[in-house]
Amino acid sequence: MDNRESAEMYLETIYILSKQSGAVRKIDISRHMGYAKQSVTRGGSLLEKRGLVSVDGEGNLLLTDEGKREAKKVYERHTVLTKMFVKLGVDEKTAADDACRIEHYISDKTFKAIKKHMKEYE
Amino acid sequence: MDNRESAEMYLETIYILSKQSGAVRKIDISRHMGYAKQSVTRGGSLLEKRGLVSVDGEGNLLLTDEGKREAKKVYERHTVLTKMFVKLGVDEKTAADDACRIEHYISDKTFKAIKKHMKEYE
DNA sequence: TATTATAGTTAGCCTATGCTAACTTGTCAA
DNA sequence: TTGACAAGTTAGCATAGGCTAACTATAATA
Repeated sequence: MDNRESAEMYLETIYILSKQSGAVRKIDISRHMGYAKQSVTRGGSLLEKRGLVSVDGEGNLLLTDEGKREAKKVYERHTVLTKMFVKLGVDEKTAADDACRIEHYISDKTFKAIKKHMKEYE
Repeated sequence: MDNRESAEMYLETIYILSKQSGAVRKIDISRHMGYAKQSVTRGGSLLEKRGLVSVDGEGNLLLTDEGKREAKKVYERHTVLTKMFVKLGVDEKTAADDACRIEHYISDKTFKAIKKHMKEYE
């Protein structure tokens, strides 16, 4: 959880699942990410320790304000990058896969520039 | 050396240094990458094991054909991505830094699309 | 009630890849 | 010849973050 990628993928997944269903159990995350549930136990508690996630009475994971801010940020990168790649002629699936890897490594500055550029095309 | 990033950074560094000076010693790589020389000893031998690098009589690292192909591929991504970000209004340094992180994670398909797009602007 | 399935936890393994410590070699200057 | 520095190596530590094994607890079913 030091490296951005793993934590951000957890946050993004929790964000997406919670939009679909409200409460997010660890087992749902585990299925969605293709990880063993034990990995999610650890992942979740590391996010909790960092104040990005909290656990409710039923054991569901909830994004804290900070966690949600992070998650939204990653998710936005995901959607904007995907759109950009599609606009360049890449198929949806490949575009989304690439976006999903790259979204963690783009600086705010560069992302801002990409976003501005994409807005001009809408 | 499993993850693409580390191996690709070594290859790219060797490629760049060898364009400048021909023979590339491990200590040069270590300085260029900011790694301890011991790390380069291991990194180099892992690349050797994978057939991407060979060692000459003086201990210099040489890219094999396959290693050079890989290195050029990464280097091209680096330059094209940097150009793209600069074109979008990002400063040189940030653009290069971002390119350097992202270059390892872009699929061939997506990179091809980016490259084509950039060519149309030249 | 007894059984089974599901969700979750704890403990500990494994790999990649950085690091430091401590050593060997070879070269060059005093 | 000796001493010192530079390049490399070997050995082993640390961390992140997957994994499996084995356990508990609860709920649903026979």
